[in-house]
Amino acid sequence: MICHMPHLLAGDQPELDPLERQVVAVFVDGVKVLGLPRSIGEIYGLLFISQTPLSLDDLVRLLHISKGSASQGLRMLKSLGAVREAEGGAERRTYYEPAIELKRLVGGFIREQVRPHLDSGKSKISRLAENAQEIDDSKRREFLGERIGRLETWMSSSGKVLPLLQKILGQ
Amino acid sequence: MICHMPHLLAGDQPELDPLERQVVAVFVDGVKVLGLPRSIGEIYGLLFISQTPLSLDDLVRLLHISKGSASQGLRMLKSLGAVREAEGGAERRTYYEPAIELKRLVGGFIREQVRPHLDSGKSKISRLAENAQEIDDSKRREFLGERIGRLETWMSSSGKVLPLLQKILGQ
DNA sequence: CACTCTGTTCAAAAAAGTTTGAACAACCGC
DNA sequence: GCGGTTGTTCAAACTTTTTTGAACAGAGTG
Repeated sequence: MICHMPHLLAGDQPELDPLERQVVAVFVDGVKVLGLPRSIGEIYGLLFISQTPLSLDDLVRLLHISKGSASQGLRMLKSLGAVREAEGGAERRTYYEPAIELKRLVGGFIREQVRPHLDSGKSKISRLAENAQEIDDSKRREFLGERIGRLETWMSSSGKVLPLLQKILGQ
Repeated sequence: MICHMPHLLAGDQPELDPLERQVVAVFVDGVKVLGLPRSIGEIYGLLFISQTPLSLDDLVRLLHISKGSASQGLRMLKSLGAVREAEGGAERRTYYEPAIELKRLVGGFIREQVRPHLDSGKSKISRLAENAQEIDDSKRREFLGERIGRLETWMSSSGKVLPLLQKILGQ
């Protein structure tokens, strides 16, 4: 049973129209600021402006990117919670749609991209603090303690600001 | 008159000790998260842990980076407000010291790296919104209006969150 | 002015990061 | 199980970014 409803953007249209291109460009720039690769922005941007969910093949065809890129890009977007599989496709292939709540996007980015670095940073700094205790020269040790203490304060501030960020951006 | 007080880290010490290396590594990781080049982290990290201001040549010697890198790195750090020229050097060469108030660092980063992108994003989206008005298909136009409106909300949220961020991180 | 010292510039080299595409795995229907 | 379809993997190609270093500019000194 192969009844595919015409997926507008998906099924037929072989190229993006200028407006769609513009939207994709905005997202490409957007993700660059966040340090994510171009293809992530292209994929999310296209999903964002599509009225229907799109399949991996749609993305390959419309964005002129390789299957590999599309696959990896979708994986990352899924892990960020920025994209989900559309429900109810009776078809074999899976269709994707964007998550469009800012709260969700920010949350995913923080969880996947920020927290891990923050945590590894914190543990490195703890080790640092221990090692600084061992320094013989007491003047130097005092100075190091002061600076490393400041680092710890920074980390703690950053940690506290994240939930706040999420709260504020969730409206 | 060439009376140079021995600049501890600066004058003599030919290599970083393990602790200094560790601190530098922390900052290298830190700036990578922010999408800044490694050398920026090395330079700032070394200044951060040095008890005395350091000159460009000190940085070259201690970090084993080229003069070009050090020069460009210092330029960027100055533009970010993360580093300033130390006062009172009667010497010809200029010495640098780090700004260590988180407020200042965050402020500089936002001003130099975030705001410009945010602003260019906003103007791109305005153009987008105009173009979307021109679309003939009214159903499509409506959808585009909704999505682009959401984009505008995102932008506005981001704009509002920045000053807040600065306030919170300023203690 | 000639010389030295400090720092900047920028084209080319190196490094880092991204994308590609062919091979492969997994699944489905027949 | 076979043939077709969908999606993943990963080494190699490609792109972008960063670093290097040699040439140069400027400023101080004698």
